[in-house]
Amino acid sequence: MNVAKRKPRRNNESNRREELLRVSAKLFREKGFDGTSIRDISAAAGMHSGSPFYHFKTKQDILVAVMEQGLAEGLRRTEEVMALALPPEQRLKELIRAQLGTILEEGSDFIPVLLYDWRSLTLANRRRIVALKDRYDALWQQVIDDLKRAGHMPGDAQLVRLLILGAVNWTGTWYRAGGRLSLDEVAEGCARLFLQGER
Amino acid sequence: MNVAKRKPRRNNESNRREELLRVSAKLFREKGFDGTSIRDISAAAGMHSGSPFYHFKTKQDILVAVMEQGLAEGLRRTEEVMALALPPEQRLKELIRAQLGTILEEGSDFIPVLLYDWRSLTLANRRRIVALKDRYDALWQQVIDDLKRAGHMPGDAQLVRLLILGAVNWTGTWYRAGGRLSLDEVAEGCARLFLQGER
DNA sequence: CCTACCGATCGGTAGG
DNA sequence: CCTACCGATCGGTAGG
Repeated sequence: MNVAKRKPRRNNESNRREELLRVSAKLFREKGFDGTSIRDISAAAGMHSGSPFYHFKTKQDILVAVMEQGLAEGLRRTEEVMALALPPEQRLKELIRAQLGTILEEGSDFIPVLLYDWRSLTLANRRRIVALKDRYDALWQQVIDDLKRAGHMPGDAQLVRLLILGAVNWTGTWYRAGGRLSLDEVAEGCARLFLQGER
Repeated sequence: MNVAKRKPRRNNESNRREELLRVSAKLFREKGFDGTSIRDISAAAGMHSGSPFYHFKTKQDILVAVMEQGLAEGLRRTEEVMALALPPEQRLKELIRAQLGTILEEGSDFIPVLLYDWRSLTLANRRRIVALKDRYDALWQQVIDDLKRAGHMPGDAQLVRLLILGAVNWTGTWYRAGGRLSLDEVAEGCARLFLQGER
């Protein structure tokens, strides 16, 4: 039957683990955690159906690992922007652009899984991941607080953060690559909308 | 065993159908379409496991019915706002308030299922529902176009609609009733953010 | 990692 | 709507 067409062997075990995470992130994003079976994942990674359990104890552990890797990568990109010496208006725009990339660029399926499949996490794992997510949110809050102090942002600063991040995170549901707008244009439009009359 | 505690019989068949939709919407919102079994739905409605299929041909049909009912109700509320004689800034705020209610009020699980479980729809059903959803979007676009014509809104009007609706629809992932902010306050904060300096 | 398998659960149905 | 059931699929495991 030749169920699994073997790809060229890699002798590095962690390569296979990474590959599993990559295909899992893609499948979870497309079909959801509950809509994706271990067999879907195995097949996409060129393995047999029991083999993912050599790398992960449970399917839920794969979900957690996907989300943690996404957060690590997203935090890295976000902190890069924070390290730049920029005026807060400019910094917000760059932050938005980085987040758009984390959600919409080719192969960026890890953070979308976090965003759109949160409810599939067990309560214990939610607590674990919230700790990382809080650091993420704190960086955004910092920029928005700066803008507010400078008089460039109206109303409750925490609400503003949730609304801006909401608008950005929601792009994953409608944006299509190769469409009318580039990511840079979306980021530009975002910044203009939220910083109206400031630039 | 007495599997299902019988509720008092209703002799109206459509009452049971409505009840099924109500509990399905709630369960789909909490656990997702794929995370909810027919047995979950049956139990919540006080039926035996095969009985939902007396009212709906497939589980997918329940999902479609939930989304269509949500859209019908949402369209009704939206059109009510459109019928009011209001300046466009005020109209946007009322539109936002109505949408927040449709997503966040007690028992408002139908539109959230549409928003957060879109990927569980078959392609054929997506086409069917997109037609309704387009009318919804068109009403929002109308208000935003008005604002743009009056010079109160910067940039690409379609992008602005997607961003504002995104911020509003995303509230379903973080807003908790009884928290720091009321729905009116969120609506107010939204309008202030998007219409900065206009009021 | 593969092989061979298990018990549980799934959506759905026939017949009343 | 309930009863009794079916075939398919699920996550996961033991043993190599």
